[in-house]
Amino acid sequence: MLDIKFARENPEKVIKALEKRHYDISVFDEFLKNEKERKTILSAVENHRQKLNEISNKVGVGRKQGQDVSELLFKAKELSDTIKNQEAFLSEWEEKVKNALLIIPNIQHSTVPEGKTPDDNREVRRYGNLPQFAFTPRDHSEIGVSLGILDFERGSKIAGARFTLYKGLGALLERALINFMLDIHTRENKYTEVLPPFMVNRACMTGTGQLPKFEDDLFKIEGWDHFLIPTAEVPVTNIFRDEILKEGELPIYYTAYTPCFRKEAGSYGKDVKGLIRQHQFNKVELVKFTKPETSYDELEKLTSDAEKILQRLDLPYRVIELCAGDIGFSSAKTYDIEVWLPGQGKYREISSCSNFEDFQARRANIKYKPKDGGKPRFVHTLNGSGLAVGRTLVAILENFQQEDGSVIIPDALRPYMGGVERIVSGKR
RNA sequence: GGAGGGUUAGGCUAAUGGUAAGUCACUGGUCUUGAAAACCAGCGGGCGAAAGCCCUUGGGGGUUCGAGUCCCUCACCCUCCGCCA
Repeated sequence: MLDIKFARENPEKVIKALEKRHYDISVFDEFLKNEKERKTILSAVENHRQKLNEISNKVGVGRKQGQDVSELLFKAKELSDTIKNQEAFLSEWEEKVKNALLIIPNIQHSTVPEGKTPDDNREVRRYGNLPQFAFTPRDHSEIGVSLGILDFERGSKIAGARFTLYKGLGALLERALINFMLDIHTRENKYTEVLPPFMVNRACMTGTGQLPKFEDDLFKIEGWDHFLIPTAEVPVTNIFRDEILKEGELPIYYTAYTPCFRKEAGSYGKDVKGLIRQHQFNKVELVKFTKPETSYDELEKLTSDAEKILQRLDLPYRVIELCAGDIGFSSAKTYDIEVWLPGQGKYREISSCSNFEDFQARRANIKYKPKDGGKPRFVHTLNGSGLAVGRTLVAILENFQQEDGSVIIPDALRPYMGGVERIVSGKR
């Protein structure tokens, strides 16, 4: 959520940011209109409240002194009714202002490239050499099925399209990746591991920006105002919702493994085959709470923390900087890490690392108290995938596939695989 | 699912229906060679140049001239019973 005061006082900056996003500017016009009306009504209400407070006090004092207060009571009653009518009107407009503000996206950082579509994203760097094959590399779903480690048909039988059953060494590989990632982030990158609830209440979803705008993308629990998390970002960022931290506690680094649940509304026909786009997938997430001054340095570090996983696994990737039109609703700046997938012959997103500045902190009300004793300020929140586990498994299958159909396990992962060096079949 | 208790500012706590008090922590100041102690001040939010005004007792609604306080309702937390990995 934007700062209401900033938005009111700097309309040109907000509009410029919306234009850079190629976003509908009318959402902001709506806000300005509502805000102006709200302030007019508010000052009228406040005037009347002041008068009523004065009269009410006189009633109290007068009663104690045994005076006749019936005339005061008559005036007060009249005023009280007027205020009630005005207040009803006021809360309508307050609601309108709030609703308008909640659907306005974040203002992007000045370094975010211009552009409208993913084609306009800027490549920042590449890592690793693309594998060369003496045969036509196969898609991960073919490899997985033929090795007997991925079962898409039975996944569908159990739960429907976009659900997958992992079996044998496939299930082990997924679990190994989770542990491998968590170990590196906790031991080397100094994140604290947390294991949060996989369901959250509405306040959490509003706090991180999924609601109110993206409710259609979420799985809601029937008969309860709870949702399945679409990413660990939601419960982990909300750990400190409505709290005031001490400056000395910052920065705070958290990492969490969770499954993620997404409806994938509007993705029909895209990535229907394989593990790329599922209703349920595993992810290890990185979340940071920082002071405003350091958040962009922390974004660079967070991105490289995620990259480290791919480097250890010898997977080639590139880092791209999302353009203003492609960046997420709540984000001020986002790097995507894309891993090379030989089966598709292209790079695919495996991590998205963002600085939200104070956009989420304001919605979730997460502050810190400065050492010098000033007023509490909003923290900056950041997060990134470190990494999407299913897609990492995809990358391993496709990059390390052999002509005989087997898959070599990267050295770094073998301790987590009980020493397995190569998957020849799903059986252990 | 059932019964009971609870929610006041950063923490803790008080308030016969009549200006939300106090305390701890924190910040600044006085004093001091420096610190501690002591003392003074500040310490929820909004508008305003300021004076000041308005709002704020978990959310929403009601009664009332006036609600932290009375009524209704919802949420969350705690204890116990039931069920349960």
